[in-house]
Amino acid sequence: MGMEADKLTVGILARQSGLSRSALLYYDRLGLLKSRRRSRANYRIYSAADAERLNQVLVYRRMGIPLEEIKTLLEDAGRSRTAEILQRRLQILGREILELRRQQDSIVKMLSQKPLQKEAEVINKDRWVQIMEAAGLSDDDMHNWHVQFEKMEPDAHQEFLESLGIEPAEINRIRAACRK
Amino acid sequence: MGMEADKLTVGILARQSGLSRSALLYYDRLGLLKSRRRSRANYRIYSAADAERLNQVLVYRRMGIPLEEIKTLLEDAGRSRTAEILQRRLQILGREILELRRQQDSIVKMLSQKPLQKEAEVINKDRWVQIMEAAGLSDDDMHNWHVQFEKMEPDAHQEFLESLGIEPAEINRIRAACRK
DNA sequence: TTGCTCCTCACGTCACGTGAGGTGGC
DNA sequence: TTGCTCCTCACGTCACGTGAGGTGGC
Repeated sequence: MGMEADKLTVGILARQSGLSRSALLYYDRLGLLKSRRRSRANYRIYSAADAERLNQVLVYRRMGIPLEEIKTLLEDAGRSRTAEILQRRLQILGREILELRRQQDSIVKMLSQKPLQKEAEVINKDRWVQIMEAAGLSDDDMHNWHVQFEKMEPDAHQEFLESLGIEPAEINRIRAACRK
Repeated sequence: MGMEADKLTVGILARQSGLSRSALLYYDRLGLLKSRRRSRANYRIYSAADAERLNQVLVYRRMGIPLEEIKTLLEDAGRSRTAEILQRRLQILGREILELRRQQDSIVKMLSQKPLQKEAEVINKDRWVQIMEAAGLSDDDMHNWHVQFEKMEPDAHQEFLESLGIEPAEINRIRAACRK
């Protein structure tokens, strides 16, 4: 009886894997990770093999692959469909990142164009850089964004830079750097 | 009676806006875009003002802002909370893009390491470039990826390049370019 | 007896898509 | 009468989170 104390129950496995209990219960219902044994009290008891399978699940989960496809992957002993599924996910990721970039761009454009506060809480250069950095845009991203802005709407770009209170001389430098 | 023929019904507005009927019905239920009038047959009749409001909705939707927040935004006549909401979305986008990049990376690493096909269907350089391009990775992205790979696991990078059937001399050139 | 973990439903999430079953309009 | 558009439920999606109500284990 004391022998069951070190068995893998949901809670233990959850802590070990970093997943939630409810996630593991869900995987059980899906058939992605079944616990074959139960204790006398009807507790789920996972085996070492189950824990190993869970590690595989986690690998694919970190790639953002849907649970149903992970099932396929784990059954695909011959690896005949593995590369295909990974490549498909890679394509979807490409499209999703593109879409999110477009969304970033729309927001940055709106933030840069309107004096959004009635109170005219002036956004200066430092504040602007701070916002962009908080959004995870690297220096490279910011440069690219200036280049795009300059190419698409040079006048708005000029106005935007003025609105940040940047000196005319520096504005000219920035815009020139965008065009070369 | 013929006068009602040119009124904006759901179907018409759907076609004009590029949304689906069911999306518009959903917005109605949410209170995001209500049609105030109904025809004798209980059809929804949208006004020009409604159509204008829908345009605003679409602007924010393209930023990926949740519908409930779009409601707030459209009620925020004083623009007091607008900048705040946009900046928050920008931060979330930054995190989401980072996460998707991590997912890309995991997949690329797995595709590059294992000979995934038992059949040894050799993946050569052209095929590899093709996969990466299909995934939306630009030349810059691919260069960055090589640099990271070289820095983190130089031996695996060497093996990977060999597995693509690239000449030793070119491999050396590629790896050198990554380190400088 | 007290806590802690476990169990099984069942409903909620977000932005719709998809029928089912039925009624006006031209 | 035939099609087309419209109407209102109501259920499904994806990966869980969150109770509710109840039972073992130490």
